Amino acid sequence: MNAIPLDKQKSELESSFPELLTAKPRQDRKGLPMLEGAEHGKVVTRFPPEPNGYPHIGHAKAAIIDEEYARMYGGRLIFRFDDTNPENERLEYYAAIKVGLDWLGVRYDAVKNTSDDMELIYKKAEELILAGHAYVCTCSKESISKNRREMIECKCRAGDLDQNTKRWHKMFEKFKPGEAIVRYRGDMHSDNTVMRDPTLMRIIDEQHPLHKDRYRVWPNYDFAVAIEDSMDGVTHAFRTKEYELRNEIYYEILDKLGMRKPRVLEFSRLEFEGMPVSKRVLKPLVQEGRVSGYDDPRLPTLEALKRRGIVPEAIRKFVLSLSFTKSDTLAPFEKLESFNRKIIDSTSPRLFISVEPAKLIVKNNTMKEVEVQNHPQTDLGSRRIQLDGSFYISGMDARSLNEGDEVRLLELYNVRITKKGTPMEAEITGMDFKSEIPKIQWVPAQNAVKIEVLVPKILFVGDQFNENSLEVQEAFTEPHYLELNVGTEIQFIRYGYCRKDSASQAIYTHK
RNA sequence: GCUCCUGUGGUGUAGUCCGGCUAAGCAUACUGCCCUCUCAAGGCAGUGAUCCCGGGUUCAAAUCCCGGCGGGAGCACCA
Repeated sequence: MNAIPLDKQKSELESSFPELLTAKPRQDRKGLPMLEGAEHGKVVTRFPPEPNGYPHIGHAKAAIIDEEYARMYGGRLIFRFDDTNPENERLEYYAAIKVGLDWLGVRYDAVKNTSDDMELIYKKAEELILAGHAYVCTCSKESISKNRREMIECKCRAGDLDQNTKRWHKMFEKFKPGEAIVRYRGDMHSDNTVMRDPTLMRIIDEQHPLHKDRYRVWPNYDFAVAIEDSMDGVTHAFRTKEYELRNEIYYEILDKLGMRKPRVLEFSRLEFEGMPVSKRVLKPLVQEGRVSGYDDPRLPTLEALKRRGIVPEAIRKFVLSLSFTKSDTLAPFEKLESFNRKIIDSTSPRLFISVEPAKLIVKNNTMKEVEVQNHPQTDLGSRRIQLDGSFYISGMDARSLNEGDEVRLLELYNVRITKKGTPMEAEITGMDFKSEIPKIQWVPAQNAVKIEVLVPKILFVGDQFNENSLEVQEAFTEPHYLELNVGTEIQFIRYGYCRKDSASQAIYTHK
């Protein structure tokens, strides 16, 4: 063990080897970790979604990281639709993803579609075939899959150049979908199963949303991404961890083609607990009507988050707080809420609400009107509330009050409960603010506005759909609610933040 | 099964490459106090991690080495 005390070591070092004591430049970093091989002004990143669904929190993470790095190094961000499978892609998804990005405030320097580069991709495929790095395989899907598992090379692999070129041309005309694919000549004995002669091109006859039936031979992901990234000048390509095994094929394709190689880096996937992101799970939910649509506030889609009252700045801060790691994360939704709350607090007008309304009659009320500030700190104006002595208070408060209790109706006066029951009765005991008695919010009964508050809960418990994932609370609020625009974030005092969804409906954002 | 990735408080992370400055920083959550005509926001304080486990190297290890164990992903003519 260390027998000599530290300070003694230090003083001895100082006299003998002063140079050892100068601390290494280990500084704390702020924001995302530095990028290797990043030169200021020369970094190019890309956000390459497939337009096959609505954008969600996972897209947000990717796009924000892509953009942050581009900005950090004074570089460029390319927004590219990886639309190489007409079976999945639809025009509305292109639009939805773009709308989502814009809402997030992600600014890109260029937009493009992989499908616009088909001629180039064909050229590259042909180049690989001609050089013997790829071949056309006409085996059945089943036998290909079996051979890959068992590391068996099929007879197509042995075909000569003449056969491959002929078959390649036939793919554009005669072959039917499934009858022939272009395969990369990898290594059927590789430990990395991805390298066992992966597919490069295949035939799909579905109409492409942009190009209709102009093409029917389409590249698959590994091939298209490598070519596109390289051609687009991407220097740093980020993707989620599940693609990690595909790095080998990515680099090898570019190597064989003599093309420039971007750096590929992986980060962990972002998903909230009980809020699945996959189309496989979401689609049936929407179709079966278990959620109202892709903007159902229980969903992790961008539209849903927006409708729920989460603001883009909060999402960005949240994503950045997760940093850039490969470790599996169970994302803390409450942290997103915390960022959100801090951002919206100063701009959210305060309003009174009565959930599970309970009537309260103040017998000796003589006040006709009261003026209340819309926010305790920031100047959001004020509102006038008409009074006639009858109120709704929240059921929870009503239950906890007993005869003889004194309580302050916020911004109004103090009352003593004279009768518990329905309605509850009370009488004014004074106007002066007393800090020691409980303070409760109220809604004037005479022109109370009836609303429903949708409270989103966790959607899945384990892999089980939560039948009680959406609670609907009946409530009354002040008439001023009607004057606010749809989309306004409100803080209902002593209840929580909600976003106005319509004249009769609000969505609970968070506490 | 094979291959790859990953493992720091309840949660998310910083620090790990280049061992000492930190027996571990920040955020979130929770608790208390202050402020406040809200159970919000703001201010302050506190609880909470021997850095998955076991060896080893070293004067010194979360950080290096070896061996375990846990978690995740991939093994498609989807991306």
